[in-house]
Amino acid sequence: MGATKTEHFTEEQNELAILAKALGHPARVAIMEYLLKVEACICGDIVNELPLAQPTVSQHLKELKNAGLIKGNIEGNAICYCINENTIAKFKAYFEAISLKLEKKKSNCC
Amino acid sequence: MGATKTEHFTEEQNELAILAKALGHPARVAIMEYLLKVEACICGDIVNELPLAQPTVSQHLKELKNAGLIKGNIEGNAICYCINENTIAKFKAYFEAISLKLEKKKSNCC
DNA sequence: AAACTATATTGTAATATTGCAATATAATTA
DNA sequence: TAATTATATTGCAATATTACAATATAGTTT
Repeated sequence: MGATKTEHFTEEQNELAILAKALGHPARVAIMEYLLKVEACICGDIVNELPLAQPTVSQHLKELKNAGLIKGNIEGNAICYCINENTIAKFKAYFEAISLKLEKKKSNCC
Repeated sequence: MGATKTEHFTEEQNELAILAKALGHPARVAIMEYLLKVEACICGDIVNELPLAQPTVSQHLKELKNAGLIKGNIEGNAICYCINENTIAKFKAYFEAISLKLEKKKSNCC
């Protein structure tokens, strides 16, 4: 044991968990915020921005990309990463839906 | 090496990462959705709902609680868990802010 | 109080993540 | 084409997470 029992949960639950997990590291939050801040979708200076070595950043970028939080475009020598708006929209919709349900409920006892 | 370099990131980045990480497991997503679905904030039948053993569920509940996603109230013999609306609101606000910034930007190249 | 019920904690094995040095790959420039 | 630049991959050590059996804790009922 030790591996997540993915097969016991719904596809939606696994999908959201994958997204959330990808955001579940401060370096990856920092990457997202940097991509958001920077004007054009600039590429490799993410490495300079972060307090981590290049291979580590590369790995974090890969995880964000695998989860669908960012997209990457090869641009000559460099690679241009930027935020995947669709995924942000998904996240946003999810929490808005929860908020709405919570408001309707109002039976919170804790 | 192997431990997250928390001290190199901002408090906000770490905070969001902790929240996201807590949601980054399908069992914990399932728990949140169950707490949302159920009428009163019912307690220990979470264990019956999930395909995991009681200690495992207890551990997941603890993580959700530590992150601030749920609250727990002792109620005689049982414990009553329910969703922490404040944290959901935080999440929601975060993604709404990102969405807004993305819309203003519209310079996505990927 | 003894038995029961509900939940938490401990200990431990299996697996996953984090971080980086070293190295590989691939486009670019000299 | 050799050197340079930008990024990815590999390999590995340190650490964290996941899952659960066994056990502990604490309230409840008999």
